[in-house]
Amino acid sequence: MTVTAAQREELGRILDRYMAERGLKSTRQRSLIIDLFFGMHGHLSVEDVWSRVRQDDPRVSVATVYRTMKLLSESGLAHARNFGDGQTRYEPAVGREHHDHLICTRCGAIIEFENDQIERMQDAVARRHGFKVTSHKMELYGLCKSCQKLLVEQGV
Amino acid sequence: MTVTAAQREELGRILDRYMAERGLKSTRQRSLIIDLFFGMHGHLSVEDVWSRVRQDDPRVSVATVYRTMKLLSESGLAHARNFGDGQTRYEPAVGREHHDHLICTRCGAIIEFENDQIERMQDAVARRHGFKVTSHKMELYGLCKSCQKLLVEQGV
DNA sequence: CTGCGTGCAAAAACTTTGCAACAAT
DNA sequence: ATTGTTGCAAAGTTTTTGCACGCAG
Repeated sequence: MTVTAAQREELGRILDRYMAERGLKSTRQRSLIIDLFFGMHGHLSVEDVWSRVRQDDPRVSVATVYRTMKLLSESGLAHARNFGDGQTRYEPAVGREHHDHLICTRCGAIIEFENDQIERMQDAVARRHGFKVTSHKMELYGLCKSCQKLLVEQGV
Repeated sequence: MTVTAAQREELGRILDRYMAERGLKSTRQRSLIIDLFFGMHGHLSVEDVWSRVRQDDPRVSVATVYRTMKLLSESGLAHARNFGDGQTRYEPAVGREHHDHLICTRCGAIIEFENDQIERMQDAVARRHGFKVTSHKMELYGLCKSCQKLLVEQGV
């Protein structure tokens, strides 16, 4: 999940260009947040990122984290996701294969998977509707193996 | 989008059973909300449903609408969706083919589509991971035909 | 009767924003 | 210098909840 050094560099280039294009500035806080974010893994809420950031610099405010995550999302370096709990969750969009999610509705476990065949079919569908797809999400909700077992044991 | 009379009946049966199973009661408010909801179409926020409900009975509170939509969602009669604006949106889950969404990131247009082949592949993937899928969402984000044209004309 | 359901308002949870001080170019 | 950025707190949104009263079974 974590991004490699080479990928981090690619990332830096993309970000620099994005920021240069619109006159944005690189600050201590932004760099810190971005570095840490790309070093973490999982589907991270702002809260998750903030608490990590505060370990390194307790004076960074949540507002800045919100603003930075939005920046990453808009620049395409992170994807914003909504899994149904009330929070927006982010994950790195660079240096990873695209993937989708299997979500257990009982224990909340999230399994990632990828499937090129499905991706191709999605593109085909979109094309048929005259759409130019830039990104997508696919989430399958259900019961994971262990929760199924548990429920059977409980005779539900 | 609207549900037919026959489908409404099926729906009633499912709901009755769901409520009977857990000792829930059928009330004037609930019936009204449910009836109206299944008569509407689109991807409805609680606000949308509430304002429709108030036309028939101005004394129903938002809280009740929230509670009822959650009930429908948990009983499987409605699907909760999150398209990235800050609200949960609901749509009837019964009496409709399952479908997915193409969403234009510029104008917000939502096109629905269905594709059995993709569905089958999703099931296959889930099975491979030991998952028992109960529902899923798939959203493709991009530019719709007219927005593409618009942007070309503007030379973007 | 016995609870579940409702309305209301308060509170929670999450996110955005105005503003004055601050920092990057 | 100029302009974007930050921290803080206040305000905005959306959703949940406690409680007293009401209604369904």
